[in-house]
Amino acid sequence: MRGRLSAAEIRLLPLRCQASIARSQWHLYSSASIVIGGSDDHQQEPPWTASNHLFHKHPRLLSLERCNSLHCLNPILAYTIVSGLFRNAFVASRILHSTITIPPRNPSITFSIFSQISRPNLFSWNAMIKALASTSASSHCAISLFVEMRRKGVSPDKYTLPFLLMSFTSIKDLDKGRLIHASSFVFGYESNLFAQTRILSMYMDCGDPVTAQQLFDEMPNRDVVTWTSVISNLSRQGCHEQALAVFNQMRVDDSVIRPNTATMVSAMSACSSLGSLNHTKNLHACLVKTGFEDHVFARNSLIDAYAKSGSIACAHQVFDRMTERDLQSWTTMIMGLALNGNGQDAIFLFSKMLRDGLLPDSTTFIAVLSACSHAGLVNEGIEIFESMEGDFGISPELMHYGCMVDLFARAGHLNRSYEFISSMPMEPNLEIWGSLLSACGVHGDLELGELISRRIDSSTRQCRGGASVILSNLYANSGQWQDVMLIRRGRRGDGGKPPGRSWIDVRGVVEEFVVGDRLHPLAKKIEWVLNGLGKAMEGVL
DNA sequence: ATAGGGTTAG
Repeated sequence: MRGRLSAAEIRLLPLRCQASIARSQWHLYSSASIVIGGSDDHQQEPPWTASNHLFHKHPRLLSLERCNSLHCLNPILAYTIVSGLFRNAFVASRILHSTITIPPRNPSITFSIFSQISRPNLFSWNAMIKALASTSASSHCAISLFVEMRRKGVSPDKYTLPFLLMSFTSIKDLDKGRLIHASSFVFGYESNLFAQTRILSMYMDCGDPVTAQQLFDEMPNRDVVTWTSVISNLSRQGCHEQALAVFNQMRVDDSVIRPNTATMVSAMSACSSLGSLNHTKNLHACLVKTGFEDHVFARNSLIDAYAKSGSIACAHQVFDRMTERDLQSWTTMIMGLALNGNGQDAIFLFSKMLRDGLLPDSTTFIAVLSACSHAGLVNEGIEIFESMEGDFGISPELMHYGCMVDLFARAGHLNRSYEFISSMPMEPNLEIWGSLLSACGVHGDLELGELISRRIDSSTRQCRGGASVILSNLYANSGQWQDVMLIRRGRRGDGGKPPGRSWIDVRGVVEEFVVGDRLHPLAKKIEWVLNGLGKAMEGVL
């Protein structure tokens, strides 16, 4: 071996090589000293020459969770494989667990370790089930693994069923969920708080809020996690107001249980979807009172909530006062500026972020590109899009291509946008076609609009949801009412697109409207004002 | 000895 490799170079080697190099260059891995001694001072002896008993005697020292990337984990992993230590169920289980907690969370890594353990213990099974369940692509495998575990005669403990239930966030199968709920009685974990909380979430994930509510009401004890998971679940189901109501109920009913950062983040997430400035301000006050004001996660949600409530100045203030910011803080702020139409500021912030030495990720680029598209900054957008792969090594995904299509289309370069779709390396989705289609409507290009709708028809058989609404509006604009009727009739029967909703926060009361709604007590007055506004706008144009 | 709930994505 010539010279010394850097840690980054070692990382690229196969695991087996990494281990042998790591033996001679162990000092490169600061995490190694965490593993054995918990101190950062350099030891005379490479840590792995310490005999196995260290792993057994001081299992807590295997605090792999303190590594923050696979880079730290890899040499340790490599060493345990080469030395055969991973065959020890305890060591392997710790490593299994760390592959779930350390990004990039990849269940196939977890599984390859799991399959090499000679006698998996309960911890190994649990860790494996959790890894499968929490990744949507593999969540259905979690149930098979559970069945396998039972066949091997291993009894589940109070963690197994809740882990298994985590898979229902994506599989959403109420019948199977009920079955597992029933088996919690068989195994005697039905009154375990953790199990109950997870069962509750399962019912919400599977679209049975009534049973979930019933379970919640009947629970003798609830802890912060129970409350938090109800709040976040409600918000995920789109019931943001209800989520905030539960948050307030928690503060009244269970004043012993104080919200923590996770609770605050969930509540603020609900708040940002609601876009209510009043609620955001209340939560901000609450954040100050509870002393979580400096928490990065919480601040990021607060920035988002202010931005989505239209108060970009407050969002910026929260951002500016942060002493420590992570990538999400920048991304959220850029996104907020983009949403509020400050494209120029968003790009400026992006370049500031780069100057600060932060590396953008794929989501950051979605934020920046959508800023360009909303502000009509075509050239900047192209430049940034090209820099993704060239300067940052991030290959654009469907969403990024979608931003570019939108960028061209909004700016009126309809043909260029169409050509861009044709040159994409992947199949466009309905949303992408939809953004071009609606631009055709805005710029009055009926010909291209029909061409696109034919392509949508051929790929999805029938025009569904939002796309058909856009197309029918396009026909309506050019006075082709027969075509409008044709599309509307086609939409009947299959349920079509759920009706559009909008809401507004007036002095703390959220007023909600559905398309064509005449039920609001002030409907007449609202319509009168609306007509007046329409006339005023016509005058301006 | 040990595992739950949380942010950004037109």
